[in-house]
Amino acid sequence: MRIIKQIKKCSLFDGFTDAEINEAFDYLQARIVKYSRGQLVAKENDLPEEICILLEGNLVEFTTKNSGKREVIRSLIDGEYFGLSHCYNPGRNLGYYVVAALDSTVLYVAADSIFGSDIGDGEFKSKLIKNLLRALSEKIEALEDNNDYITTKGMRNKIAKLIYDKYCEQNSLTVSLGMNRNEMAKYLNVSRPSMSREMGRMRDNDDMFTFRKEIIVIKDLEALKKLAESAE
Amino acid sequence: MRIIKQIKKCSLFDGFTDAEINEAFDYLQARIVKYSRGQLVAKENDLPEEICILLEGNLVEFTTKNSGKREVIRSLIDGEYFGLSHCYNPGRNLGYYVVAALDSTVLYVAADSIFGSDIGDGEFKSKLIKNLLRALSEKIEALEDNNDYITTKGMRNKIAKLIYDKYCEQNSLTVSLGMNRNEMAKYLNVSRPSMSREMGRMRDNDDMFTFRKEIIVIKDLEALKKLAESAE
DNA sequence: TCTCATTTGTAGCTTATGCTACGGAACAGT
DNA sequence: ACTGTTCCGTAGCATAAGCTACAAATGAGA
Repeated sequence: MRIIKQIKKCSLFDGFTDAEINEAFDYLQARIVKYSRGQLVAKENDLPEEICILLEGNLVEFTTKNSGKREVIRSLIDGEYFGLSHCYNPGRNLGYYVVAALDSTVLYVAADSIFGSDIGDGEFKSKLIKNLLRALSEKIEALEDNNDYITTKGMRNKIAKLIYDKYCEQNSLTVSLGMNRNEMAKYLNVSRPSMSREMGRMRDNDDMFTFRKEIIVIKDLEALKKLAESAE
Repeated sequence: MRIIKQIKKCSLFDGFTDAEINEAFDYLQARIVKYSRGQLVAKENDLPEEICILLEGNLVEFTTKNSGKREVIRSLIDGEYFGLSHCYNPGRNLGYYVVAALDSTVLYVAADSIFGSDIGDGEFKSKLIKNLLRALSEKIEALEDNNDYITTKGMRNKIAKLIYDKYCEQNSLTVSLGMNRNEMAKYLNVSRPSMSREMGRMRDNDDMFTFRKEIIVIKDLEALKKLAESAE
């Protein structure tokens, strides 16, 4: 069955067998909804009670600034989801809009369904709970990581920390940032031109690295390390 | 029993009856540890597998900057805990130190114990899971809220947003910030003197509010609202 | 290969904000 | 009441970084 393959892309079902997904499907009051391109999937003031998992297509989360223009928060690909933390935090509204950027298929799972006593005690239940707890914990980690960058003082420190952290992740002096300059500037909460200016200085004046697009070649790891650590 | 009263202070046990706490105690492989003042409770590189709940005393979380000096992250009071999100995110180390600032009593709960099939199916189990999911979700909300302030551009916008949000929470033109200037400056990620300077301007030049210590009396709500909204 | 759109780098000006240092106020403990 | 400590406001200076506008480079599609 095609659906099962798609569901398996979602990290919330990590470790599930096909049989378990089938079993879970009913217990979780799962339902599948199709949206066509441009259609609104969720809005700012919704109080989600279901986790919304994208099976196929593309969803985009955005807010509308009070000037009226849209600010994209995130673009979801297959297997990604939204609303998880809102489901388990009653009364908190979503805070952003979601629209289908392409024709999309979505799986809704009732958040509370895992608490029912009627849910049986299949192995899948504890697997799912473990996955939910892990998913939320990873989100916390991501937010705390981002906070580290944002609160770091000084353009140079931010840049050095980002590159050094990527180096540690990727274990190579040639690192890929995994984002373009705009995304990077937003992630570090600085302006793009200022960031470019400083990256140029670090390259030309201080010979710390060279770069081309998203690829950085580190030339003075120690300098980066020192800057990165002095930051925290 | 004294312990039960203390355990009930912890939000992870919200909704538990005394009987359920007793029942849970064994299943959760709970253990109680006493620390004396100054003693190390956990360190940076620990990989927590137990949630550490403070029953009595005072714990302090801090990091040591590479200059060597300590930066306090948080001070825990009775019923608060640490390590939750680390337990459910295998491989992520704690990232900070914890010491007992006073003689303290601590409750450790094995994070994985809720998954055992031997845990029975007392009502307490789903209550606990619900509480865990809610706790993590609230942490996410708090981090996202803080991110909003930090990424907001402009001192004036930050201050206005903070005061306006407090007004919305407290529904009164006389609001309490709930933190002192240092804490506020750190929360907004600005320097305290610069913040004080701007608060003075908003008071003297623009008559938006008056203040004394943590108490703000709003005089021009509309102006604050406008600034707060233009921020996002 | 030409065109168009997107991404990236550069330049120059402006200013908001960081920083250090100091003085006064508030408060607690003896 | 005296002292020490913490908290808060003020002042002045230095500068890092924002912003706008433009140019160069890249890449995609026809």
